[in-house]
Amino acid sequence: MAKTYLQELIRKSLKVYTGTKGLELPPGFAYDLVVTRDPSHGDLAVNIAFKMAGILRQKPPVIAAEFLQILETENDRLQNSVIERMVIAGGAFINFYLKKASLGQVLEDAVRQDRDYGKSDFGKGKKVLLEYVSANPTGPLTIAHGRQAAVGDSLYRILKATGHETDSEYYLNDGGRQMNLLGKSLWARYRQELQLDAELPEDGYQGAYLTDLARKLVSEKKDSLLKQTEEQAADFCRSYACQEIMETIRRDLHDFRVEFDHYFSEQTLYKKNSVQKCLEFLTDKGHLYEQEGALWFRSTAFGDDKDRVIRKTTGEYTYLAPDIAYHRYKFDRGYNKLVDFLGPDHHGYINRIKASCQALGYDAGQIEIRIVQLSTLFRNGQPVRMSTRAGEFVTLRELMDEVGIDATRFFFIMRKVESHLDFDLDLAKQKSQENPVYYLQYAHARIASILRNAGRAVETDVNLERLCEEEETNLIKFISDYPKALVQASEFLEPYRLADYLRDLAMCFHKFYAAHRVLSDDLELTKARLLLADAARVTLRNGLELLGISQPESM
RNA sequence: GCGCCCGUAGCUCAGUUGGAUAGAGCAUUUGCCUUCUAAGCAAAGGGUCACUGGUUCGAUUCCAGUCGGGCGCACCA
Repeated sequence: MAKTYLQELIRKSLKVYTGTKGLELPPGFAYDLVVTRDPSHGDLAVNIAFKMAGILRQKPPVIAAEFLQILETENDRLQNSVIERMVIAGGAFINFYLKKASLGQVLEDAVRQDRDYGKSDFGKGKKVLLEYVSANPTGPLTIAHGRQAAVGDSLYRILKATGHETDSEYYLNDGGRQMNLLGKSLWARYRQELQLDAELPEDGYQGAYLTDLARKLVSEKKDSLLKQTEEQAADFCRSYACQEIMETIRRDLHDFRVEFDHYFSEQTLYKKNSVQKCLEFLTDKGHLYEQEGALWFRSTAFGDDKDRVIRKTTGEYTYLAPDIAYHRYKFDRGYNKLVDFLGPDHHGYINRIKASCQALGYDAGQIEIRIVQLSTLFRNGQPVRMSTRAGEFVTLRELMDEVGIDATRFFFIMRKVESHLDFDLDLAKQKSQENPVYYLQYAHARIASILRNAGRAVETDVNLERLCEEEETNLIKFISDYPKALVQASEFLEPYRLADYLRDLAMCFHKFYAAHRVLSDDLELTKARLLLADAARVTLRNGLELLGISQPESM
């Protein structure tokens, strides 16, 4: 690869340069070698002269000129066949113009590696547990969960592609008061269904899905539940509702192309006595104390605003207790990095969780908590009002049905998770130029069409020097930048970076397509362009796959 | 009051973690289908990067402060 050669060349030249200057570079010294976007800046550029200016106390252009000389000498010594020329521009950037053949080498790599193109061992040795959605099974998934599902699942795929050992997990919060309330709500709906007088508990779940569930329950059990005590019946309703709703959730996720490696039930923690053991561990370490009849966690020792109650005076645990035990259990299973996606209502929770992980003896950097902001649906330019409490909300299922899976996933992914998302239903539904997801898929379909029309297989042994048009060079550069884009999405845990990259890649292809024909009478050129088109197809397909978006052969 | 996020084109947002002339999409205006998919391409207009200082070869990016917006601050889950 051309970039590898350049890295080596610069490294060697730097050694020579510092040697002649008698200069010791500081340990953190770094410079950037980047693929340029502007063709007038060459193919690659390095800012090393700027970076050394402060250390050498010399003007950047002076350093650049001196360094360029050494580069030239070293380049000759290495008998390079990669670099066409090197020039200083923009003050003290050193721009590299590559020979067409070496620039295009990446096309052959991409097509040969096919589904493996872009993969890396960036995350080697990291064992990551990714937790997302984790919705309480008290109702169908909403669009808020949908965004987490889309982002989490894409990140899961990206982490794997970049060499992380990754598992995904759904935390089933089935132990608490909300579940009891759900059981009582269903119990009430059940009796109502039997024409009995019953009222929903205060703050009970009002959604229509519970009425449907009650109807199903009646058809299965008739009026047999009435023979049980109030408590038994509500208890049965609780587990029945939980099971049924989880079934719906799994189906929704599956249809949304989201599969979890594990569903982890909170109740497991109690069965294994994990909460108790965890509290004992923390007590031994001196992180807990009793005050006014409650048990407190000294989270302020790890930067939290105030200490947190972990067991109430009533003897009940707060939500924090099982959660700490859960995170401990995650680490116990051998993961050295935990990533949690949480809803915005858990904002104040981050410090507590981080503090507790530190108290357990882990590094704060081993846990990443990302808040996934809410989305607002817009219809006809107006926000769609929603209220979970009143049972008025748009479910993920409804959204999928209305706008389709591809567009839904893309819209959820295309923004940073921490920024509020405006989801324009009308735009997402339009099968037109305004819809960004079609822009990507259309590029893929166009290439597929060309390959069908070519009447010949793509060959990797072609004359790459024929690819010298500006649109061609640009496309090649973008294709070669794909592995880097993946690593960045992975490193920052932000799938939107991949979505942005793919949009740019598609743009490069569309521009190339509009300017030049792939198939022509010139056989040599046709072969070269077929390879280019196929490499673009491979890259687009691999990227879309990681976003969980389909890659149509025709549209 | 404290903490977190945000402030970039009329609107929605990028800006490669300090680099070259700040970019896309939508919207507006105008061109391009007898040739591989026009769900596409080309061109035009549109900016005090909220404001003020600081750090340096260089700041939309980092730091401090000010203004403005969103969210979170329970012995709730």
